[in-house]
Amino acid sequence: MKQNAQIDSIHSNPDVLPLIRKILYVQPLNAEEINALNKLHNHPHSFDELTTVINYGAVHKKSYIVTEGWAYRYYDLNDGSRQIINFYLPGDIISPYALVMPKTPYCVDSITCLKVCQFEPEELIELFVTQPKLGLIYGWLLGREDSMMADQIVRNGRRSAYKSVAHLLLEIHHRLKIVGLAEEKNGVFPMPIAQHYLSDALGLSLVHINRTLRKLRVNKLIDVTHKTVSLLDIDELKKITEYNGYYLDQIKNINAIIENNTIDNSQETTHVA
Amino acid sequence: MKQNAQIDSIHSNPDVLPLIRKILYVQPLNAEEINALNKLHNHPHSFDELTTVINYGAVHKKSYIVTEGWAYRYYDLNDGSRQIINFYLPGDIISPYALVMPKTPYCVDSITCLKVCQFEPEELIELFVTQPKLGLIYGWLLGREDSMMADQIVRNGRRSAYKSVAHLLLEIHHRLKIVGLAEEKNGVFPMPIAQHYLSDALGLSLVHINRTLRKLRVNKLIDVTHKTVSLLDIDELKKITEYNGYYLDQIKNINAIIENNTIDNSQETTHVA
DNA sequence: CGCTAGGTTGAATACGCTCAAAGATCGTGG
DNA sequence: CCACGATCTTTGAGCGTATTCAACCTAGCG
Repeated sequence: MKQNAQIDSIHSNPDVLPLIRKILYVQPLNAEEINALNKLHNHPHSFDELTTVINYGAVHKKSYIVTEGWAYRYYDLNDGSRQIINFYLPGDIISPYALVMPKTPYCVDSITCLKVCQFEPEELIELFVTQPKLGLIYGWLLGREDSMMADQIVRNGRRSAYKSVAHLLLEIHHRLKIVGLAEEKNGVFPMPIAQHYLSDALGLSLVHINRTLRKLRVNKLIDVTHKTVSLLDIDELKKITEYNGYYLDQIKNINAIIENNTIDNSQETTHVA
Repeated sequence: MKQNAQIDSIHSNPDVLPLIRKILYVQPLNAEEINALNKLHNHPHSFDELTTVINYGAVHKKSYIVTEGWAYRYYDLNDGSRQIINFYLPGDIISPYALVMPKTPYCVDSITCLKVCQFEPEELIELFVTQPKLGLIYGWLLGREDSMMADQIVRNGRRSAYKSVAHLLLEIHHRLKIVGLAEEKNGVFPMPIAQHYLSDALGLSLVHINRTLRKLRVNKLIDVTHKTVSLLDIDELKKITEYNGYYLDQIKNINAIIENNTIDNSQETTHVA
């Protein structure tokens, strides 16, 4: 699967953009593809902590690749309650459907100071045309989001508070790990969010989240201090929650798909420096 | 927006395939595009009621366009409970990410006798290349699913049983309506599912679903008889549930996107009869 | 040092669950 | 045509998980 020494060095380089790290975790890329992905990062932008990134019903908006910090997508109800749909971590794409959806039926707010790179629908279309493989990888990113939202539905629908909290922590740990922001072995990762975010994500009350975290702590499964989470027994946590995140890391052999099909790769270098 | 008399007649023709109806509801298509979509329906297949369409962890599977009947995607937990992620109605695509995802982390079962049309990843890629507009529309279909899953998360997380049930019924009514399977005005539509499907979809017990339906009936908001639902006061239901399905019907002006971009439309007729 | 946001705990309550059993409906076969 | 079984629906009663309300504690920051 390894392509050349250059790619290996990119892969082990901690400065590689998180989106690229995420993709390289499952799929080798050649220099040209990495170059095209870098190009998508040409318009960096920053949001302060706790600010609006996308407003409910916003039109004509762009997509964003998160390069640093946390954000979340949510929906507010009339009774004052809030449901968080998902969290955005480095390497995630905010509003990936901006290309075709004219209005967003949700809000996105930053949690920490948030660094993103904007891209326009036009850039995405150009990417799909010039780099068909990256088009398919974009589809994989969408499918991955779909799987995570399905998990979120299962958590909110059929899991106890205890299992929901543990399951979400495992997912976040996994997602941070593959972009190099969490330790593999000891399960330590930064979680710069207050407990009310967990409560709004899992559809539970703040008080109950607090009690549930304590229970996990008492059972020596996790430790939370100073915005840092430690998963003390990952195997046991996975067992309890029936956690099965393998599908987050799986992608079909993209090269094989491309080669077996009618895509005209002669265009591939036209728009890339 | 209307293109020609031919399209109008297709639009009002009750025999038009539901997927095409769904798209025409928001976006005009020319004859060539309709032809390409028809071609995607070249491999019909039937499943009996209550049979497995896709098994947990299945590999190398195809995608399916539902043309008739109901199905659902779900996840089973070790304690015997089940969470339904979403329902598939005519015009929906089962497993739209089969193109890139090697294993499905969920199951799909038919509820009624289910008629589908299979298509292979290869056909999808060919479609994207020869009909870029349909590629974007495929993206819109995915974005629509994303919105509906977000709604499902909100229902399961922060809505009361009463509001959840009403909200789901409104969504199903809306989805059936745009493929011509529900009446606009009187809110009548067929719902060939037992109450336990609602309970597994909404993360509630069967008993509680039953009581909640009764409450909605007593309040003269719905009526359920013989696998048929009547929404007796759609405006009131929408008000109670804060239902806002407008985004399901919105799509950017695809023609404008295409024209403003670098897609080479000269290929457009290459692979189409 | 005092303010503020976030974390922790207790007590009472409520929404939804489980267990249990009795009706309704429908297909099938006697 | 009715009887029967299977599946689905409906209702009651008691229970439990998670909620709300309220208070107090802690940490970080000006």
